[in-house]
Amino acid sequence: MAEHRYEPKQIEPRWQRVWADERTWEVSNDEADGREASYVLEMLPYPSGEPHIGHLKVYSVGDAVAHFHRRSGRRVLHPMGYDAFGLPAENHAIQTGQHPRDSTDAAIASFQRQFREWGISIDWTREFGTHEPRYYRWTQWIFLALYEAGLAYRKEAAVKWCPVDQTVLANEQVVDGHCERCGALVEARQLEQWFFRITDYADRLLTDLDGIDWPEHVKTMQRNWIGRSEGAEVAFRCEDLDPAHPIDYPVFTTRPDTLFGATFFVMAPEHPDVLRLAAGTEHEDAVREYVNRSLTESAQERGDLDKEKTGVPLGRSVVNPVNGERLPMYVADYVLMEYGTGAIMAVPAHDERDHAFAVRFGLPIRRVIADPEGSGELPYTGDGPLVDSHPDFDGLPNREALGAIVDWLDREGKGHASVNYRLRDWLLSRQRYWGCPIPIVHCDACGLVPVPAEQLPVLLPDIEDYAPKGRSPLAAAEDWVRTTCPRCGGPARRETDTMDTFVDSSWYFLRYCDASNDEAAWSKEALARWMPVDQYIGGVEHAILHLLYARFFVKALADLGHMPDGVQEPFARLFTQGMITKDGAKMSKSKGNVVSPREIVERFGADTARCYILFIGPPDQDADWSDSAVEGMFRFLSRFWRACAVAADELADHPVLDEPGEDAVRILRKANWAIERVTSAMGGRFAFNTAIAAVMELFNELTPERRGAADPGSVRFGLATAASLLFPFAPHASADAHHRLTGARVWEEPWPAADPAYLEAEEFELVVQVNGKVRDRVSAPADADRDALLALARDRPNVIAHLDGHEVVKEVVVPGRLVNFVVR
RNA sequence: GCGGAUGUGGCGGAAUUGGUAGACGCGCAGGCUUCAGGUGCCUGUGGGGGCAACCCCGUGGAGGUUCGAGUCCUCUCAUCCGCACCA
Repeated sequence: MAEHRYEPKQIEPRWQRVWADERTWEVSNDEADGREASYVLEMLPYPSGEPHIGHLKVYSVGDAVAHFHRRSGRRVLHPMGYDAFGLPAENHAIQTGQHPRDSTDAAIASFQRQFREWGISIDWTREFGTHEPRYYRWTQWIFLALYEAGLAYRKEAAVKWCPVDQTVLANEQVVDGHCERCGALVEARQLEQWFFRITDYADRLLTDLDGIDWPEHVKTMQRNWIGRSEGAEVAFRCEDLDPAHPIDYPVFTTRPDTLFGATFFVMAPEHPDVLRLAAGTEHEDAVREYVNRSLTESAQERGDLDKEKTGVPLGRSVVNPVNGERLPMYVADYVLMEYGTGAIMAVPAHDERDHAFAVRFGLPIRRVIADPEGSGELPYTGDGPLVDSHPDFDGLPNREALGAIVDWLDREGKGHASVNYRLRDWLLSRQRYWGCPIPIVHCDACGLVPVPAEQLPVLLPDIEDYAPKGRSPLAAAEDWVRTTCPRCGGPARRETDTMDTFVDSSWYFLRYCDASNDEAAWSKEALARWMPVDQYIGGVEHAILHLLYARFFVKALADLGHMPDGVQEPFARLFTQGMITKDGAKMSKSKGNVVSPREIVERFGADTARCYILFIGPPDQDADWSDSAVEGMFRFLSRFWRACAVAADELADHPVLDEPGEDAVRILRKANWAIERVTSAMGGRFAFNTAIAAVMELFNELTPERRGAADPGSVRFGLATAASLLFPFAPHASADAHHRLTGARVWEEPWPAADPAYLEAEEFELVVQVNGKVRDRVSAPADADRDALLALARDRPNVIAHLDGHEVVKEVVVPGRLVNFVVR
């Protein structure tokens, strides 16, 4: 007998070569073979250095799903690309002078090599990097489509500025007042920037969440981020400046029921009218000083909740539209310009912040909602009947009064029901080099002029100095900046900002559907074939940014007629995988606890690495890496492969007997049980850990010791079934083992179906309880009825002992499971 | 503060509609084989008691519902994550 050793270094490249030579995983858009289409997609990697353990996890999960879909009879699109623009490559260039393109392309080469070594089943014909002109040409085209639809615009606004990265940031990229990338304290700056009008889609982005199959916590995060509030907009009139021309200041409130309790009025320091209002009053200097201080304060300092309330009177007043009372005006930094209208009515009796401010500044506090519990404490933010408001409303429960008051305001023309969102427009321009150029020309005569579509792409020019200087490094490429206006032909300058890389990744899944189209970003027919993505897989860290932006793009493109009918969402199902930690901590170079996939694959092979990472626990949860457990997985695959190789020699060509013996039936039962287990684990919840455990259990029944007198055909069937079920997780070893045992290619085999005849057992282990405690177990026929089971149970010696001297008051029988005697 | 999640052996984790808690694996212990071994194989392994048959305890904690609770209900503790002066 030949000696068999499990050598992944020989097995894995052999099968990888077959798949590459035969282009096994490629799918065309033209096939009309009746198979259902399935689009399985993992989030595209940012190519830096080489793949880390998180990449191994996400692609191991995605590949298992892709294989399962294929063998379940679907035609599967499973592509790969690279999110190749971005700051790390640019920062590397600043340090070393190496062109970001060179370091990025080197990283991509390393990713490609390793993805192939991992045996991931990718259609490589659709591959691209977002930094390639053939891709970003269409990123620019989308930008212009949105620009022409009014969904991309330029305006001056208070924006978030990272002093280290020397660029503006989107709100979504500021975490606790710090730059998400580099951790620097973010500053506020007044700058003219490019925005996408994502706020136009706030409502649809919110309501359409109900129709997609995403983890609830991700939906919740998006709902919180969009932050819808229902309330009313109410105008407060100021007649102090010029009684002939009063100014109406609208405020947004979620509590119009408390309007009668308003005792003062507050504006944000950024409010454009603050200085004008204070001018000429005794408070003018104090206001100017306060505003200046607020504007230079960091977002973190200003947002500190423990900070005492500050503010300055404006020396002016507004009129409360519901009762004509004059309310003093203040400027205070607890009011935010970005939310609502930048001004609020303050109701200290029923709002904690207003209460704190009123106490600090000695302002009146007027209760207008009674507390049904009778507590006199203020502020009171609960519900109750209105008091001291207006005869028409007093006594009404406040929720009812709210509607009545809004109706009244509406009739009087003083306000109306209103909805406010926390979501703000997406700031997309960046003062950085390594990104997609914004295809706009500035012409002194014509203003902003889009670059005509036939002139796309606007190529990113090469430059000498990548260091940011507060303006885009592109500005230094003077020959490139100088151009002619496409409209009037006069001298003009190119836009020198580049796009946020999240723009690139907001549509890449569309391009995969039609990656080699030179005429258009895609054809609608190609999208209709694949979109939406059936299963999207990635890290939860993208729960807001990427996943919200991509949804916005698809909706906006659908409105512009670029999507096939019915496609309103990019990702029908989402799975978020947990992180792999080491010693309980996030892996990082500085901690020195990084596990390199390359080293693991080198030592144990890709199958071991992939199986281990799926076996470690439920893939949506964080899991801690264990070196010894990896070795355990290698031992299992070795044992398994060796057993198959030996069996292939010894048991060749034996069929399963028509009337298998007792030991064979046990194996056939276990095999069908495993089919059932693995299939259901692949379905809803991606319980790959239990799927692999089921294959292990099946294999444990097949060891020479356990087989007993089973015939060779049944043993071979058991092993081949195990190989077939293991294929989505360990494709190389499984393909090899399956081929040795059967001569067939496992990926061409349909997913096995369990034979119901072998799922039903003839006997089961009856559990016998007395007062809910297990006292014995006895084998019982599967079809035994209630009386038979009770008789069997009563006969057990330990049961007799526990029933002795007691009265049985109840007998509970669960057929197929247990008997419980309740005794006194 | 608001929202979301998670608590099960030494460790990672299993456990259909409430019905045998601890599958599978790691680790550990003992044995066998080989022996230079870090390989391979077998057995055992929640805690406590007992020669044994068995008995008691046990899913973060406290109550409750039930013949029966890891699972359902109430309260509570801990950890993690998201948002946070959003009017």
